[in-house]
Amino acid sequence: MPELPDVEIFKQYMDATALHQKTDSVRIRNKKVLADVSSKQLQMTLKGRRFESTTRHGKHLLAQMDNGKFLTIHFGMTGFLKYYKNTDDEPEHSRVLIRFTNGFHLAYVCQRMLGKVGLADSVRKFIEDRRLGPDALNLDMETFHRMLAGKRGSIKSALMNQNLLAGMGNIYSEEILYHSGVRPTAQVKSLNSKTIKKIFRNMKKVLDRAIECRVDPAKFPNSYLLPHRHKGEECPRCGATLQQEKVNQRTAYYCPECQPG
DNA sequence: AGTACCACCTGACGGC
DNA sequence: TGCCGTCAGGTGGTAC
Repeated sequence: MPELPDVEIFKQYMDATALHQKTDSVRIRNKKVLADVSSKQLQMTLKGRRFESTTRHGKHLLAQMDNGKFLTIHFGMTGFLKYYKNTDDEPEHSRVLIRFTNGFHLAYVCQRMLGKVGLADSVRKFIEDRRLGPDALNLDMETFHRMLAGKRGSIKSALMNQNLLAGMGNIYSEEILYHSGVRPTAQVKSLNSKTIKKIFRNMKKVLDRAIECRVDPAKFPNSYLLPHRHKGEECPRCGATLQQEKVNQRTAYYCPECQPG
């Protein structure tokens, strides 16, 4: 699930709950989710600290502690955070549990364990190490235009390429192309300047709207593709049957009428 | 540089 | 009911 808007909501959730609480102990339920850090190392680094602020870059959440270090969280396809008090309320598939001195817990939940929890010294270094592009909500049109210049391959692959720009996955790249009237398979080099600008504007619009809706599917406008992306469903705009196609091994839905090329 | 394929994981769903 | 293949919104490695 988690793409940029989802992670932004997790950030807001963490800001509203675990921030400024003193940590008591850390329990690792499954160390497969640890990224280049041992259980002991993570426990030692977190113990007795407070999270002071959070930063999101693309699909990554980084929480800075009062020792300057960052806890880094990636959510894979099934990850989320849960703040709760009673031990009985520990969610299923909890992988890392942080207990605070106020008796509350913050659980990193990740059913499929495709996400990662780790440590970083700085946001800049974390981004560099992972070769992440600029955050999709934090770049201007010129940069966007420049980064696509000379790119081969489909526009959907480009939008989903975290090294190019960070934050978009299958769902939102698809949604943005739907609003822009561009087929997911369209080659980047076939798009004119006007279309690129349109895609850029829609990227901002769609991501902002998703955050505004708190990524609750029920709150999305009916004119969005997201609530309709099921086999055989109709385009909310023109009524044509939505098509699906594999683009880079991922299912891409589109409207054959509204997205001609 | 881009893409195909596989791997990492778990669970839901549909067909038989 | 059970077994099996397929699929799921992510990422990384390898081979072409």
